[in-house]
Amino acid sequence: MDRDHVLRSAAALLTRKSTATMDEVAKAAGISRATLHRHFAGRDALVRALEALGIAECEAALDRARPEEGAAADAVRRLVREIQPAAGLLAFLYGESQLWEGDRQNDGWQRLDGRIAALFQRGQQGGEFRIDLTPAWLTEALYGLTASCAWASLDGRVAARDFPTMVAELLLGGALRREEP
Amino acid sequence: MDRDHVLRSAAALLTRKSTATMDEVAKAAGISRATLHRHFAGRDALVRALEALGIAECEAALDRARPEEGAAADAVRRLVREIQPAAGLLAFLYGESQLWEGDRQNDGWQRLDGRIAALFQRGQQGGEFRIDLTPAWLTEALYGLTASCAWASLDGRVAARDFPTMVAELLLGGALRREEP
DNA sequence: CCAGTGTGAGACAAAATTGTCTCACCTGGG
DNA sequence: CCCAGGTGAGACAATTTTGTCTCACACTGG
Repeated sequence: MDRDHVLRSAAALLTRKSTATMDEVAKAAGISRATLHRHFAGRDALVRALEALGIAECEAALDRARPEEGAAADAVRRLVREIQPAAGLLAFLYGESQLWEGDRQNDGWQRLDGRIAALFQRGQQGGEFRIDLTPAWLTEALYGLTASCAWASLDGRVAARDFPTMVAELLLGGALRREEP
Repeated sequence: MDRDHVLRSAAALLTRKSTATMDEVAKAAGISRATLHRHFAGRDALVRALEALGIAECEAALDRARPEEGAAADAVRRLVREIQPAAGLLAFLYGESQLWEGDRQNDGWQRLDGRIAALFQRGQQGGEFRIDLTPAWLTEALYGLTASCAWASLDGRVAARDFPTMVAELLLGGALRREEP
């Protein structure tokens, strides 16, 4: 059992039950609590490792989405599609306020925020996106909608296969019907 | 110190730090832990009471927003405006997965979901809202954006005074720039 | 004044979780 | 075969949080 498998199992479990104990995490990964402690010094270390994994997956998704390329709207659609596999983990981290309280928060988030905000800003400067919503808020909304859709999918309130459409189309187009051009 | 004041203090604290202990909650309300226990049998009872408060505030906001009246888009704007004072509490409850796991979840959420979804459905049937996003997803997105904006406001990433505009305009219009009519 | 009520402070035990340790096992490479 | 390393199971203490209790004190209405 390698460390990566343990992390994935923990992410899957904690997405559903964020208060799971170390014992439950170990059982979910199919290992004993002792071995779990050999991989991660404690619960805090585990959460930090999940945070690093989440950041890495987001950055990889961002790389694959090629945010500098083509129409900004299409880049957002690509980003949402690429980020879907990490949505559950992201939703867990988003709700883990522990990560945002301390003074030492991972620089990765700031780097991610910057890259995503830059994409929205590019869309605004190109006249594609409206300018009355700040890039920071659009970035926040992307996280929020992603987490919402991940949770709603878990409960079966929305279909998982519609994830990319749901998130991207709402974020880009909103609820209002658009006049035919 | 009445029960309502205790609940409001607890909501304000738990919004910022969802893992606060009963002792911290008591201190935040300016009472002792003993008195806190006299009001609420335990932490679970406190969270349930906050849940009931959140549901009540949402229903009151929905009533004030008059969702059956006028254009659906304007009704959504009114709803977002009325819901803002409860956004912090809502964000806390939204992240409290404990409430969604058990078999006995408060019927109030279902009732709320129904009323909000009905508003979106009305907008769809009136040709105002697009029909490729389900009312259930739009409802979920309303919750998600509300919680996101509440958290982002706490951290100062977005301005609290822009809350109604941020949430409502993104939800209704999306990020794309609209052609002038 | 006095009884009743509510409160704060703190002690205390119970429960849950965590962190650490030991020991037996087993498995693969030399 | 033999051994070194990793693993599972479980014991154990430490810590944290919770729930309960007692007791003294302040306040209030009669």
